[in-house]
Amino acid sequence: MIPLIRGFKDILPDETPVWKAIEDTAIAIFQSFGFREIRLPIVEKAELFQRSIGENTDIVEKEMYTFPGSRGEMITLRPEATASVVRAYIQQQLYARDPVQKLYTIGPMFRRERPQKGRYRQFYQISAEVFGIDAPYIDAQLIVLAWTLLERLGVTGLSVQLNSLGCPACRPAFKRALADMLAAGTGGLCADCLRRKDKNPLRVLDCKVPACREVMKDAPSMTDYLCEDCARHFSKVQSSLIRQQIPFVLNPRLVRGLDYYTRTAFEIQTDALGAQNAIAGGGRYDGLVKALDGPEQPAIGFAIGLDRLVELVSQTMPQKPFSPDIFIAAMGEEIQEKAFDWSCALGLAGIKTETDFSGKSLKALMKRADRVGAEHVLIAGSQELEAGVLVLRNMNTKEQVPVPIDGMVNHIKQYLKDYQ
RNA sequence: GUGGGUGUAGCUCAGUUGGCAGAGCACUUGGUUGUGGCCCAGGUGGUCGUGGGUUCAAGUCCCAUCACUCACCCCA
Repeated sequence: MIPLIRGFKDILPDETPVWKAIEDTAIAIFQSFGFREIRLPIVEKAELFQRSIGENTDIVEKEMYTFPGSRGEMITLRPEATASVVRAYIQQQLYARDPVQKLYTIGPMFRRERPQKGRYRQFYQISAEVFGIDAPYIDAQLIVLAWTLLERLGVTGLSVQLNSLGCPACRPAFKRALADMLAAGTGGLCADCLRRKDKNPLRVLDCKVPACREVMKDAPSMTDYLCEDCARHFSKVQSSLIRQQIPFVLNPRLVRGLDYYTRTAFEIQTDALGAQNAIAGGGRYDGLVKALDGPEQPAIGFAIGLDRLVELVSQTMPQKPFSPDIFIAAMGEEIQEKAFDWSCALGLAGIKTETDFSGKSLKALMKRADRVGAEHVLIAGSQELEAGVLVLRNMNTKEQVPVPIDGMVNHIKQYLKDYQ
């Protein structure tokens, strides 16, 4: 046997209905909020991610699947969707039609991390991006949208973490203050943080090691350093969320792992999934379109971790087993050909039909019909064939009615209609 | 990349101080000549993750290795 690759997984027929239900719910909500779908390639030039996500991020440094293409250019399996959506916005000149674009996309992402609960090397995201709107209301609306989706799916135990990361005007001052503080005293920091403090000092803020939290207890908070515009923006996001009754907590330690974020950053966390508790996350990235050689347009987006969401929803959503309306039990070799014709006719008529072509004993066929959860069994043996009338058995009531072979599909259609 | 846990039938798992590889479920046949679930009786199914080692004898002890899994890290 050739097994699948580490960190990858099969999504089996018993699980796909939950995926489908989540996707359908998400799509309905996106449409209500004016979003349209965009479908993008799974591979892009490595450079796209290096420039957007940032060279010094874990994703780009060690988690991307990158390989040379036929012309020697480096190609990467996308680790996230935003870069591709921004690329398409620029390359297809969507902004020329209308700078305001509200887009969503669903698909697999790839990161070469060590697999664990809620973390796979191929994982799925639903992501939404809005271009051309800098008003704080759209920030709040995205959070409302994500929250509504989770609520409609019946997910509980969630919290919205909210922070503002400032902008190029005010973030440098904060970074300086943080660097000064770290330079003054680094005693007690873990090895990781000692390494991080120079390269990416913001990351020290969200370290989980208790000693580091203690050291960082009195660290400066970005929200204290926001410039006037950023502060006003952030406050408007909060008041909007309050009006919409979205519960959130301000988390000055919420830092995004991708370099492009500005201003609003948020994450929706669950308490039911172990260590991988982020179910959705995103934020504003006003500088990215310009940085990727596009026009100066603000943007904001978020992504939902579908695998994690599926796990949450599976815990509560009742699983309806797949069961046929009609099970054709055809006894003996010579009737199989008839059974085939009938199964085609019923299937074409839109009746969920299962047929057993094994020619086994009626007992064995009935047993199988029961196992697959058939509502009705169409019994066909030499007697029925001779009489030109089949027997339709209701598996719940055990009632059996005759069904003439002539005009059988209509008879069954009518019967099923009356039955419901 | 680092650490912990687990690998025995399709599934869930027993397996004693080293001594014939098991149970339940599932599958299959029959009890019931052409009627499912429940019950009863039988049957199929194993490279005990893999490779070495110790031993008269290894699922069991030792070494290595692989896989899965949880956690660190990171993130959705």
